[in-house]
Amino acid sequence: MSELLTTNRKEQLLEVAAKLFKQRGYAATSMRDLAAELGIEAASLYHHIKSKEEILETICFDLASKFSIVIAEVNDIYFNAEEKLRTAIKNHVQIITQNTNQSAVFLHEWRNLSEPKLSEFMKLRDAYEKGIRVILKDGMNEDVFDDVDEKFASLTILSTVNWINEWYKPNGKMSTEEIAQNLSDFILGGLRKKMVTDINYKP
Amino acid sequence: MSELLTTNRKEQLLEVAAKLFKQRGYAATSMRDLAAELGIEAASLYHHIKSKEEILETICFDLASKFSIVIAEVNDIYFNAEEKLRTAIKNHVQIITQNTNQSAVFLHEWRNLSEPKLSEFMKLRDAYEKGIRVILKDGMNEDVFDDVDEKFASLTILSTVNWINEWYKPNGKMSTEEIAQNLSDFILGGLRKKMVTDINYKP
DNA sequence: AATTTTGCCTAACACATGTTAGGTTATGTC
DNA sequence: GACATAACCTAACATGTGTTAGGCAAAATT
Repeated sequence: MSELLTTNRKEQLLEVAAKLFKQRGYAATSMRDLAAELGIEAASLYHHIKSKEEILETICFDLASKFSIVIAEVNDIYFNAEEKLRTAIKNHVQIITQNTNQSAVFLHEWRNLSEPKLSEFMKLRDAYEKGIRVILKDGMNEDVFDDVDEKFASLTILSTVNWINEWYKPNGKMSTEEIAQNLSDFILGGLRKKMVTDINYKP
Repeated sequence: MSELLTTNRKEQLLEVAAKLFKQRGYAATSMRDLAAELGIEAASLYHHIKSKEEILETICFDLASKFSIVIAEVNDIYFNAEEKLRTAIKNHVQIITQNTNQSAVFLHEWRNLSEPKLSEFMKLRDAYEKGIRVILKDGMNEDVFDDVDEKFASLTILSTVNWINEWYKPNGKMSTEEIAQNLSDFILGGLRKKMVTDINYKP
């Protein structure tokens, strides 16, 4: 079917665009750069897409949608707060490691969106952060997590899991599961309710 | 003295440039944008600077130098590993909160540097990360920190302290000291050697 | 008072940018 | 075999880009 071919070619275009946007940034990547990478002329791109910004929108909102889905799942299905947080972290790590280029665009290039898409995107981001905050609140209510400033803690957690994108290489020695495990341990070590028995603890 | 005036005007130019580079990104900020913000014509900028990229270089390397200085200080002066790490975090937070615009450029826009400045910059970044790694190694040798993958841990710590730049507002309710305190607690909670007495701990 | 320096201006350049219009060719469908 | 469609092409456009050349007025220096 031709429909399938179109889709494939467009997906290929989006994949290559994400790669270039990650490498050089959105504004520094020209339509001619993108076309050259695909082996076609710049004008030919417009057979598949409407504008340069449409490419950015598609990449950003596709990934935002993936994040929205998994955070909703976690807050629906799992019961225990620690398990919830571990699962959320694992899902987050998975999305980033399986979509390295798109993730970089999602994390850094969304500023180049123009209104009204920009506001729309920021709403989705905020909703995700709120999802994390709900888990923290649960954990504090269950007395599993230490009392912390929710906003501060959620942003710190997100910073940690997002930073993976800066150094993760698909063929590195650490698996997605190991990364998620280590990050969860680190984060939960900082959050979990502790009795005062740490060596060298000074209150 | 005229020397002084020149310096001031140039510093003002760099400050405004950093502000715009943070807001719109380096590539998306034109020399005409920058000039307009300063109330002059684009061509007049070249009385103060040699090229657009020179502005980016100055901002990036100025901040890199600040980071280099404080990490060297910490590893020279302080003895205890936990104290070292706390001081390093405090210094890092201070640099970021006191130079919000330049920090954003330092963290995100350095990719727009071209060789050989790009490699030079990346070396400075790596040296800083190595400085953090030394502290972690010390802490593990002193049996104060849990055994962790040094590279992984140092990158996680940097991710946490760097993310401040995404949400910090100079007039927010949290002071620099409070932010540093909270981050240190969070990070050290995840690092400090623990006896197995955490509530709900499952090995 | 004469001269240099500073900080800006106008005008223009060569080139890169996103995008459109209209045409061509190969592929698959009726 | 006629036809539709997908995927690309060449040519060109209007505009934006970083940057240079040369000049002018005010301030600082001699």
